[in-house]
Amino acid sequence: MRAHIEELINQALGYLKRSDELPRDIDPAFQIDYPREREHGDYACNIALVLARAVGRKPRDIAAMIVDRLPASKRVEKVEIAGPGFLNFFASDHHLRSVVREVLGDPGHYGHQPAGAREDVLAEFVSANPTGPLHVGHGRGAAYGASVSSILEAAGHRVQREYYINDHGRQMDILAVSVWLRYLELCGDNPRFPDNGYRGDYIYEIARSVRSRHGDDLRHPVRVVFEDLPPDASQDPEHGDKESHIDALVARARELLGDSGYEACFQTALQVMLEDIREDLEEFGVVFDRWFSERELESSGALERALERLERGGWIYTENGARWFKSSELGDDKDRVVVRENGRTTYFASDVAYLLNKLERCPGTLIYIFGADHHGYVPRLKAAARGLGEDPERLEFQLVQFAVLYRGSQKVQMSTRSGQFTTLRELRDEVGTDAARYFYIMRSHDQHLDFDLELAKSRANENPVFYIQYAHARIHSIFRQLDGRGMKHNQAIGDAALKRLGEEHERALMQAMGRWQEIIESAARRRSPHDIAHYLHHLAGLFHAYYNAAPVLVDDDDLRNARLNLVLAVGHVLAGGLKLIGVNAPEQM
RNA sequence: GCGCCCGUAGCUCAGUUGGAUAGAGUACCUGGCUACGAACCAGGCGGUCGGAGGUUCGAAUCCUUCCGGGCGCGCCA
Repeated sequence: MRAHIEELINQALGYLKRSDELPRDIDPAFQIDYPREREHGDYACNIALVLARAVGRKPRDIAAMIVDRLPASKRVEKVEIAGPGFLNFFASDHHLRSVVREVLGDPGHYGHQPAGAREDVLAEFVSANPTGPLHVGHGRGAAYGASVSSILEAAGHRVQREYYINDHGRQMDILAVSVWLRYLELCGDNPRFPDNGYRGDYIYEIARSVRSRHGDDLRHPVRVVFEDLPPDASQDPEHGDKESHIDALVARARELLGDSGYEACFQTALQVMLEDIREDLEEFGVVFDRWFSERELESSGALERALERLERGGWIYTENGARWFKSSELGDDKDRVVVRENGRTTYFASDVAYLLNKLERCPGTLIYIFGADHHGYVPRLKAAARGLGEDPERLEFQLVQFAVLYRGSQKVQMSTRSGQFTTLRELRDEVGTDAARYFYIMRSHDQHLDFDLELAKSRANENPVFYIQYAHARIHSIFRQLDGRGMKHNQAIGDAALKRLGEEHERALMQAMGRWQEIIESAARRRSPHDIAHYLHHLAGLFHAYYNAAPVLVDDDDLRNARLNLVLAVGHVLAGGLKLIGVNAPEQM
């Protein structure tokens, strides 16, 4: 409808230019909005205000000229000039009714664009280190990424969803050693646990798994394990250091266990964690097309190839024995090491290789969905794209701000290393997947989120998820009533009788449903799932008001069937919208 | 110190590309079930859009500056 009005206005402008009533060289950028006030119509256009300056005439005079030359349209009831010079368009009942027909014509895809209508995108999200279960902080990125991906698909993009697995670095070594120490405990030993180790209970589970496969084969005397290690921080407050202690412990583990023994701990830990994360996310309605391993970048030669490409561009130099990327000349605030003095590549080097790989696989935009604490990555990754000779504009960064959990007014604290945190799984168990998915995305992602556990759990009217789901369940309840009253729904009769709809609430519902495609497009463009949440809440509110104002199951066959068509359509739009944000649309609650 | 994000009703937040009288939910107050589900509806109360300048027909929105909050600034991952 918006596009239609735009077309009408452009036709009028064309006429006015040809007849020299307006200068021929103007090409104004005008907007078509949804006015807040009902008396301002269904759509409002600011064209006259925009033109006023360029043309040097009063906005209301220009508005009158345009209205005069506006082509007639079946979809427009009337056009009024209002306020400083807005054009207010009133949609015709004919147009509004056609919305109900459109929804019922293809309920599963109403408002959607065909796949491939827009550019391909590759969205990377979550990508949490597999060193522990996902916590509530990861949940927001997961919910956001999954919702944005679904919305982009509905808007006609082809979307690849990826999870990048950091299975290569020091943190993984620390995980492996943590598992080994717990394994030694299970063997009956009592090794000292390092300050920097992973302490969560899940480490014991992995250790049990290692022991069930390897028995006591990986056991070494505790005295030998810790012999001559530099002191840990809590062992010696003055000279101790948790970093050098744990690094030495990792080296000792490799030495004692050998490659195969070490890999047993490492691989078991990695596999158990990944399986846990994958299952957790799947239950959360978050599914990836690809799990990309950092280790593969090295074994496949992709890492080397990416560094060669930077080298060819002249962006690599050597200093202090390390290889540096000259990113400061490409928009970053400093240069970055890619190969350390000890010969190992850095995390950032892997990032560059993965970036190159993604650019080669996806012709469109790469969307990085990061936690807000990763914002420092933006300039260095853009620099990497430039260094590779690629267009940095193809990289897009969405920074998801932190979610802070509240139990009532009490803030819930967390820290990964100590194992003292609320897991995503615990959150789902407590508030349910639907409430969790909705609460995570109900606020703009660049806004900090206060996640109120008590509110999310509440089954009462204060909870917006239930408000929307209740509207959907109520609609299905109406249809369940039909039999008991000896009534039937005949969609054809309803369709023929649509002109019986025109009461204020009915108009509002049809108008709102008519906006659905534009809502999807705008939410996709803005990467804003919360637009969908707000719209659904609004639509549910219109339905509840209608439900209280006018009975659907009236004796008049024509009117009843027309209203059933209308509420059925509303149910379809609600269900379709909830699906985009990963929330169920129950028929009963 | 430098960089990124944020500041809107008591609370939690929307506010589109700069548009009309700044909107929801919640809390509080008043009404509505012998009605298709009251998990609902109708109405009321509630604002110096952090402060001060500037840009213009028009600013919560853009610019400058100050105040307040969050996050980031490793040959860590």
